[in-house]
Amino acid sequence: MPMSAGGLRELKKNRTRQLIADTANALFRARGFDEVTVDEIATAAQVSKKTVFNHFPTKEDLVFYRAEDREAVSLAAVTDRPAGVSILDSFRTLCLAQTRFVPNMRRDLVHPRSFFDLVSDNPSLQRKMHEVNERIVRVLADALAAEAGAEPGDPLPRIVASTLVGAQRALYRRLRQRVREGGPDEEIERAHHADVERVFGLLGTGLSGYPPA
Amino acid sequence: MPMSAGGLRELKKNRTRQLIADTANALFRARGFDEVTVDEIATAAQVSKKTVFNHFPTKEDLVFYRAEDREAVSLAAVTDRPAGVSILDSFRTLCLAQTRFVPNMRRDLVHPRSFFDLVSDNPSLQRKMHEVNERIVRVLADALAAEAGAEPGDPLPRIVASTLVGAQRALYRRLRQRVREGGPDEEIERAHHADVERVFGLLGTGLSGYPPA
DNA sequence: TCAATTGGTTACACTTAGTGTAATGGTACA
DNA sequence: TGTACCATTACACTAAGTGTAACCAATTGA
Repeated sequence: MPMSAGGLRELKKNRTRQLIADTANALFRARGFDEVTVDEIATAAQVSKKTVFNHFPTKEDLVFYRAEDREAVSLAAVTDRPAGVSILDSFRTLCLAQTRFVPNMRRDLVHPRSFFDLVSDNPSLQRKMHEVNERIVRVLADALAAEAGAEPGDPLPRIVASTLVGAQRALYRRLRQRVREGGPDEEIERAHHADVERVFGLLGTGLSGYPPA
Repeated sequence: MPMSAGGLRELKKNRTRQLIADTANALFRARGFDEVTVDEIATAAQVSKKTVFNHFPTKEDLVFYRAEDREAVSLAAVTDRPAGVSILDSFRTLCLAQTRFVPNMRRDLVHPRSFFDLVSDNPSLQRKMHEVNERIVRVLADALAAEAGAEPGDPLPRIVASTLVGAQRALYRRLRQRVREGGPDEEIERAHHADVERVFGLLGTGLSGYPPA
């Protein structure tokens, strides 16, 4: 019989996992992804190298161990939206709410290496990030297909999912850029709001008029 | 002084590159990506391991060494389209023309491992594929931004690019599936044509009505 | 309370991708 | 013919990731 969540064994396992991830990310931020070996991480966390790889299949996974959260949030925007709200509107709301990350972005600005510096400096982390995005597209596409009752193999759900995730990413990226450029919160928020409206305006009415002549 | 394309040195270099790629892919198809080492490839091609890595930065690049072609074709659909043709229409035409790959797909059906079997069986090749797609999105986004005269940082070009590439991929995937399912060429072509029209119809008029109630 | 079992952790040996460097030898060019 | 160049090579090395068997604490059942 499984006891799962309650047990002490499970607790210790989660602690170990968290310890490894925290140790690794602290080292990565201090010195960069390539400049830290898994051996070092294991030593610093006082576990064996094998244990690190038991919890995280690749070194890259140490950086992206919270990726499932993003996946869950995006999925919820499709499956848990209130009745009468379209998928597009639900995603627009999700994108508007990206401003809640602004404090985190500001905090990152003072770090020697933010999460995004880490990723943008390193090809293998970029690949991993694309993998994460692709996974979200797939999960979302499945949800869309289920809701639409699409025929198996129908390309439409996937295209819609890819568009929504693409929009989400591009808007997030733009928001980060605005934060980097500085300025008061309200102004950034207003500008982001305008970006979101412009993007979802286009997606809502179609791409045939792009680029505007 | 560079002499570039004409020289014998360049010729030999290209020959070596081609030889390595061909040797590698033959081995991969015969036995699978993970079951072939770079050492083996080097030995089979009668070059040193270092030479392999001089031509291809990673083992995965041996599989995707033609990726630049796809990039060029997609880019040309934006930059080289006739006057008066919208980007969306140009991409629709490009997607319609995907049927020219059908003979190749049929040929792959009899192989023990097609290019796509290789990729879908292997996580690191999948990551590489996502990287290739992402690169195409970026290149396309830059071209769109240039044409639209977009402000630097504008998220729209990237979103449009991501949507177009996403559509292209999903339609290609669907076409492959149809070929796998069998049937005469004309029927597959007709079905693909309908897919393309449906997808680009949606993209042209907007996503607000998806899924259709 | 004790014995059996389960499952996360470990030590250890191993494979293989990928890098750095200096030497080799054919190509280009004057 | 001589010299500079550049792809290739041999060789030594680092580090990611795997397989296996032993180990030991947590769990379960009697």
